[in-house]
Amino acid sequence: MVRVSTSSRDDLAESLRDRGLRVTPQRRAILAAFSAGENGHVTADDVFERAVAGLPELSRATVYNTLGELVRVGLLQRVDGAGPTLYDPNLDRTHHHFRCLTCGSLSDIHLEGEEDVQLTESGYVVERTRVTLEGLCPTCATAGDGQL
Amino acid sequence: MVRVSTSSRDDLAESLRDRGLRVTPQRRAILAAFSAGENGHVTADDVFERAVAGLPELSRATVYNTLGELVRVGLLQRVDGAGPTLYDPNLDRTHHHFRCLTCGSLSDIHLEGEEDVQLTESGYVVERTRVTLEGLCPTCATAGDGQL
DNA sequence: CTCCGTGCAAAGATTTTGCAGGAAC
DNA sequence: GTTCCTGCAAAATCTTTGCACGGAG
Repeated sequence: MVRVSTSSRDDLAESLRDRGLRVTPQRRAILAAFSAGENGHVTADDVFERAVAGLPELSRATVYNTLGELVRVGLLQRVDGAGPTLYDPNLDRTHHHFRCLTCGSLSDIHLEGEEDVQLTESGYVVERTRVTLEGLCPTCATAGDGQL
Repeated sequence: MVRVSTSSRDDLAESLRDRGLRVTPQRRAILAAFSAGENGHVTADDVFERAVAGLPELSRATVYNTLGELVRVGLLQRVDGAGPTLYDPNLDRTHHHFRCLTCGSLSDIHLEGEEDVQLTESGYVVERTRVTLEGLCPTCATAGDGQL
């Protein structure tokens, strides 16, 4: 007898408990909202909308509080740009982003060969290297004929 | 006879006119605000404060409008992160950023050997590569003993 | 002379905070 | 039983917008 969904649910709970966070229905719903989406780039409001569907009493403040905690403990990544902050659960170190300068859309890219940059200089401790490419996404490149 | 300040002022005007923007006292003051600062990372409010000192009738809306235009024509770069947007006049392609995860400060770094990443895949047009390192700045690394 | 740029004021969007009750451990 | 988490509501912050006037080209 296999209970895939149970074990996956427990994984979420474990992730939280391992980091000293309590497990609540709200937090389960918020984490589940990331699995619901196609790509991982969601706004706080997206998360709220998805999570509140199964938990009507959920408040936005809790979503913001929780997203902040999840970023703090390293379960999510903030991605800032024009407009609302995006949250991204993909923490693979070869996972980077492409931002379209025309439509603002964010796509995932993989840079396999890349390694974290190390600063030989003075006292900086590098935890993570983020690479963001900017330019035109295929849709905008075609539509606008390459003009910015 | 050398007139450094005059020629530098005309450079500003030229930069604007070259890109189809009108030259106004407000825009001069806003551009001048970037020279006034030590490093180039300033918020819209910093720009407003500096510029309004010499131009009391300046409004914030104009600052926001102008910064948006300057980014659009490529004279400035937006740098988003937690908190207010920063604007950076340094457009050198080897100029990148370090963000401290503790205090949020932004520092400039140079990555001489780096080249723009090219996407072999489908239809993306890469205009610029941005590298942002995250970790601890020297001050926070010392104060916090390397703990995040 | 024509438009673009500006100031003002107001609205908009996003995110944070204070506090009291309730749930997790 | 403690402490952390939540909901509510309000506020704070940052940014954009509509409109009429004035200056740049």
